[in-house]
Amino acid sequence: MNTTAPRGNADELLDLTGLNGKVGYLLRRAQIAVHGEFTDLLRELKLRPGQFAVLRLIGNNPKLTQSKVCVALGIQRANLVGVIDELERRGLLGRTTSDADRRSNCLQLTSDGHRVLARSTELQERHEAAIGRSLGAGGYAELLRLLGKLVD
Amino acid sequence: MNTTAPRGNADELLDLTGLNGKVGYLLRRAQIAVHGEFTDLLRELKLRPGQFAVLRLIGNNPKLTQSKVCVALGIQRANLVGVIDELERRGLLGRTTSDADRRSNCLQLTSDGHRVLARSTELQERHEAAIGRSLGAGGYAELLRLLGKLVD
DNA sequence: TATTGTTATACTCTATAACTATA
DNA sequence: TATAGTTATAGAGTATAACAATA
Repeated sequence: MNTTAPRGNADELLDLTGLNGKVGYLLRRAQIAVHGEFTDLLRELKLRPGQFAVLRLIGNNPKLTQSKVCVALGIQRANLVGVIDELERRGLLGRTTSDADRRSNCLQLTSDGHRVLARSTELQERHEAAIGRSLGAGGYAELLRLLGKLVD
Repeated sequence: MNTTAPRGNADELLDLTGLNGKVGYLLRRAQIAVHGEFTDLLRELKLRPGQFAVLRLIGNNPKLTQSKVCVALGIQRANLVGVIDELERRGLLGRTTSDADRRSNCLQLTSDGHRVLARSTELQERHEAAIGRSLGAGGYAELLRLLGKLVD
C-alpha cells in the first residue's frame, strides 16, 4: 500500500457534512483502509487480495470452472483470464480441459498453490483478528451481519 | 439441469469459507454494491461519486485549496487536477489564485455548481434512506459507528 | 529548502464487444 | 442458438517522479 498518500483524517476544521455521516462515503473509506492493510500483509507472497480470493475459492472447490469463479466472485469472465494466466505462470494452479464439457477449464491448485494459500490464509486470519480487536467481538459479528445485508 | 454432470459445482453449493465470513471480503463486496447504486443514481447528473465528494467538500468549505481537498478526501494532488479541470470545464466551480499564497488555488462553486450539488445531495439522501430501510435505524447507526472505527 | 499545482507516466481494476470452439 | 474461454480495447482510479512558480 501507498504510505505517502494523505489519509485525510487529520484536518478537523473542515466541514465534512454529507460525507462523514453517510454509509456510502464511510464504506468507501473503510474499504480502502482495510484493503490497503491486507494488500500490505500479502506483499511477502507477491499476492494481491483479488488473487487471494481466486486461490481461496479454487482451494475450497477443486475443479471449478472459470465461469463459476466469476459468478461466485462477481467479476467478468474476460477479466479473470489474465488473473488465471498469472497464477498458472507462477505455478500456483493448473487448467485442465473438462471431460464433461470441453469448452470448460477445470481449475486446480498445485502443491505450491496450496502452500501459498495456506500462508495467505494465516495472514488473512491475522488481519481479521486485528479488525476484531479494534471493533470488539460483538462489533465484529455485527459488522459482518450488516455488511451481509448490503451485499444482497 | 443435466443430471449426469459429475462434479459440477452449483453456485449455491460452493464453499465460500474464508471469503463470506470475513470483514475484508464482505466490506469489498458491500462497497462495490453500494458504490454502484450511487453511481446509477448520479447518472442523471453525469456525476460520479468521486466528483460528488469534491463538490460536497468545496460547497461546505468555500475557498478550499486543492491540497486541502486532497488531504480531506485522501487522494493524490496529481489525481485531483483532472477532476477539477473537468468540473471547471462544466462550469460547476472556479479556480482563483489565492491572495495570501499565490501558489494555491481557491476553489468555489458556481451557481450551476450549487444547483448540481443540491440535486445530487437529494439523490444521496434517497440512497442513504434506502440503505437505512434495509438495515433498520439501529443497524444504520451501528454500521456508521463501526465503519468509523475502521477508518481510523 | 519546502510546498502548490501541474504534467507525464504506468499500473490496476473494470466494462463491453467480438471471436473460437464447443454444446 | 447458446455458452466457455479468449482477445482487444477503453475507461476509470491510483501511484510516483519531476518541474515551475512561489513561499
